[in-house]
Amino acid sequence: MPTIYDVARQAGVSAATVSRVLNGRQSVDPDMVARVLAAVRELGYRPNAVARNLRRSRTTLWAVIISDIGNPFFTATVRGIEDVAQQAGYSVVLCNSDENPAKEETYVAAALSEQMAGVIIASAGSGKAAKALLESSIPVVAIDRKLPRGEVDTVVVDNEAGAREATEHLLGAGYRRVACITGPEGVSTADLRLRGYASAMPGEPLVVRADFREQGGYDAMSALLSGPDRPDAVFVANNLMAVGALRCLAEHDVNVPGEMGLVGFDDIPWADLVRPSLTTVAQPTYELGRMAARLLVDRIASPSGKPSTVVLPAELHARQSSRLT
Amino acid sequence: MPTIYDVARQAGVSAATVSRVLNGRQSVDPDMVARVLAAVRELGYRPNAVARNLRRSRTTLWAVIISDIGNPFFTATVRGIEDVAQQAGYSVVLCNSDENPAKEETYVAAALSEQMAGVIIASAGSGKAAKALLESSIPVVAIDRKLPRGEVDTVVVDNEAGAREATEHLLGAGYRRVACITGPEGVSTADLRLRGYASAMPGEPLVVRADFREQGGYDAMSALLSGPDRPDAVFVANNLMAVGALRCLAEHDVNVPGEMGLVGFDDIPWADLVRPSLTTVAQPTYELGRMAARLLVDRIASPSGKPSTVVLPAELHARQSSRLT
DNA sequence: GTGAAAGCGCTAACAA
DNA sequence: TTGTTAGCGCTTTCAC
Repeated sequence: MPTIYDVARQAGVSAATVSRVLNGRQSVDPDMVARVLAAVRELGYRPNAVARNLRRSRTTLWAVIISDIGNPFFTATVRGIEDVAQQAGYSVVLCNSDENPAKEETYVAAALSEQMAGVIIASAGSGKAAKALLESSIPVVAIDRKLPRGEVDTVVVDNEAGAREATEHLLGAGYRRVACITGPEGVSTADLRLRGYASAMPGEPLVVRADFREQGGYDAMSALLSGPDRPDAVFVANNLMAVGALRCLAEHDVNVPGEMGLVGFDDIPWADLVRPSLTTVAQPTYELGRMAARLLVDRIASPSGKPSTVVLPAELHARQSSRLT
Repeated sequence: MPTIYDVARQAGVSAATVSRVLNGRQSVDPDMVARVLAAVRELGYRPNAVARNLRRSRTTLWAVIISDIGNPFFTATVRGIEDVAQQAGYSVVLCNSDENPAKEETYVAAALSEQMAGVIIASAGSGKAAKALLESSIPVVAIDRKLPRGEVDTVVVDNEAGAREATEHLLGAGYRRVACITGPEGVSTADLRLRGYASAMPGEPLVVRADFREQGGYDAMSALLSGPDRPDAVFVANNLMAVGALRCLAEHDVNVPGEMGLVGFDDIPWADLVRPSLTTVAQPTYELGRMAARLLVDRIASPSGKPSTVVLPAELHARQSSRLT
């Protein structure tokens, strides 16, 4: 691999001049520019970003740490992030924690060690990861889920209102006994959606905690079906678990929506092709990503200043799975 | 941010000793180890990976460049890659080219500049990106799609056989006029699946090219429906396009499988929940990722040596969408 | 407008 | 076993 000195020698100039040409921030004699560019081409020179980052003490990389790469919600959000990042001159490094706090800590440590310019994170709930981020003073934006005891820029949807609306929708359709399958305790989306559900329930709440994954939703639904107090409808606090629940119901020949109503949180790409089509509380994923990225750009530009929290609205998409009559 | 010298001063040792303690490759006096670790903790020291990478002239990062983060095929494959990478001490940096050759080139350039340890790529078809990779001598493994004129380690499924089987399956079910919706010319999966289809077709092939995305599948199906020579079945060369085609058929009230049979390539997570459930040629995604990662580990260990190509079998999952009777 | 030289933070020869 | 020292490749003063 040729270095900047090889290029300098080839062009008959100093390394400083090559650097100036390549970074284009200072004016350089046109002749020299031409010679340098020719030398770059001849040698196939590629600047060493590691050296540049070290010298500049900064990088143009963002770590985007999401908790499940298999969840369409996150992949759609990432698209929004990427579009803004690219425009602002940053590259996005995607990290998949798989809802595993240990993996999440590893990725946070890597982001800090690699001196990344900023972090966007949907925390899997690791207090350690959050602590490391907050202590490091690296610019951080939390998405989807609040960072545990973290005073950072945050973009979320109105989980409580969305969950309440979903529950009221089921009750309004005529279901009597609405259960809730939510996510792990301590994950803000799980707790807030549960609260929204509970606030809309007139009677005793019926709650099962699972892990925000498809199999978890399946198992939770299974437990509800064989439990002592079988519900006639269920609000499921995320999309993958809703799919799992739906599969469980199909396998047990429980008619949806006749015998069991179902509403999920987070849309899925093919909610309308599934039968019965899935009623969901949809989130503005792409916009959420864009907003988070914009906040990060601003935070990098001005690291001090009070963090802001943006709450985006969620919207009920009524489809077949909640249509009792 | 404290440096290794701050730690050294605090612990009353040299920077070299701190480095040795932290990297644990040389034996160090236990007393010193304790002092160093204490100093590290007190100062909240975190090694600067950028400096280390520069000094060592290598990194422990892999760039995994996929062409569509919204495609479950790729996300499942990434899981397999990650598991092997982690075990081998590498971190995975995921890059989404969005089927856009320009983006792909950008990511390849970044991977090279950042001195990444290796690249796993499902090429969006950019000859330029392939050229840059091959010239650089960075370890590369191609997945899913062959790298344009690239002699590199490759993991693919048997696209031609899978497509042939899908087509024969439709013909065997009693469909007469089977069309094919495939991907962009020059992308090996698109061309090979087309070839497999054509080899199984007794009569004149009926082919539409699209872009491997859902909307493309929708539009292609639309064109087939209104074309002069309407088919009674269609083999769709990837999963997202199959979903698009299905949606198009649903919106046009074309009965599937009665009026139109459908087989897709690549499974989708909810193929069995969609109605009609989707017949697909499924690929061993997770295993594909693991295999690619293992090849990359080997290639990094021994950069010379002939590249190998691994062909994994694809498997037809017959469901409702191809059941004529 | 250009070049010489210092130094980003770390690791690895080499000496002691 | 430990410390001294050089240098990875680049950018950025500082002098000219």
